[in-house]
Amino acid sequence: MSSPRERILEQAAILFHHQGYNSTGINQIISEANVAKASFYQHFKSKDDLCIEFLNKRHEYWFSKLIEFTSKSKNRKEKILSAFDFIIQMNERENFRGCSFLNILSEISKEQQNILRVIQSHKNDLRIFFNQLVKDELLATHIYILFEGSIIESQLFESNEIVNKSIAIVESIT
Amino acid sequence: MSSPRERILEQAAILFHHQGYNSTGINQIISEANVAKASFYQHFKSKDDLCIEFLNKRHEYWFSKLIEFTSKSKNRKEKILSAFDFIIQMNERENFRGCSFLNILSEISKEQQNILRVIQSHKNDLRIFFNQLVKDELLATHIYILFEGSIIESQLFESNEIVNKSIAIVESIT
DNA sequence: CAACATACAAACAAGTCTGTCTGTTTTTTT
DNA sequence: AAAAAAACAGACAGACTTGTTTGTATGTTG
Repeated sequence: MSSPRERILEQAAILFHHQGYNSTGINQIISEANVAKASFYQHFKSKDDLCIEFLNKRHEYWFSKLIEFTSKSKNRKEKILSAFDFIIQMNERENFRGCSFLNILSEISKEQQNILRVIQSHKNDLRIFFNQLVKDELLATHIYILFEGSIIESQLFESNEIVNKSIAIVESIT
Repeated sequence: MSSPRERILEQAAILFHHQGYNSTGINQIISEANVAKASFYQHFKSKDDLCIEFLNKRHEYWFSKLIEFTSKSKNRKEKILSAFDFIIQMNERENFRGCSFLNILSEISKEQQNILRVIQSHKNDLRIFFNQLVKDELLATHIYILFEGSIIESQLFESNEIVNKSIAIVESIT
């Protein structure tokens, strides 16, 4: 069995995804992770601290999956298109829960600037990802906005319809 | 002074916007609206019920403002572009709090289907708005996705940069 | 003036929340 | 095997949550 710290992060990921950040309590996390409360506070100094650790892990996981998925493509255009296929795959795998980062963005207050910065940093890396694939800066931003819109809309309508439309659009503009 | 019901909805709008739905308690709403708790539950059967009433009011307010704002434009292209200007205006007026509907989308669970439906209905009306302005259905969807992406990204980066980029993009594709 | 509707205050129930603390047990290292 | 580190259970504080209830006061309408 894995370490308490890993079990906490594992369960937090599942519960934050399913119920949202504010609706998930420490007690539920430790109970489902089979960890004592004292142990929790030995590894994380607060719930917000856990949130940041979760987002960092999620960032690593999500990006490595994206790069793994898109690297199968031969040319740049296909790579961009496969990024949208990646959304579809993740939607189906994670039951249209949307983006962890954008979900938490909607839940935090102005006081939680440290969390906001992690979210901004994640999305910045995504913009860089598209900027490296597309030389034209405006076009790269264009694709980024379509990408973000696709994630949100598939969560909202619990469907890949908008993602598929985006694929058709990207096909025509690149 | 307005009626208790109106005062509740007024304060709920402010607080939901500032702190989010789950982080705002009934007690705070009634205290700042100067309404007794018994009176609250005479007008709303639950907090979720208040949420739906709030979203319905917000829908009316937001759409009427959008139509008022865009109706100043002469032709269709200008109307579409002014919709993006409307985002900028709202961002500045409401301090980059983003879309009430998308914010609440991230906070609700699978059990709150009645709230989800109100959110979907709002966004559906927005899609219809663009569909009426643009005959080409894929282009209308394209603009809708850019619009949604613009709202989210301005909230995330607390900036109108992406909205302005969207305006340049829409200029070139319509 | 009487009757009714509405709003009030404030206590209460039953549960949640984060975070702290004490003391015991298990595991690892020397 | 002894010492140190880590994890355990679980009580506790103190404040929060939604929703109910009781009884009182105010205001409007017949």
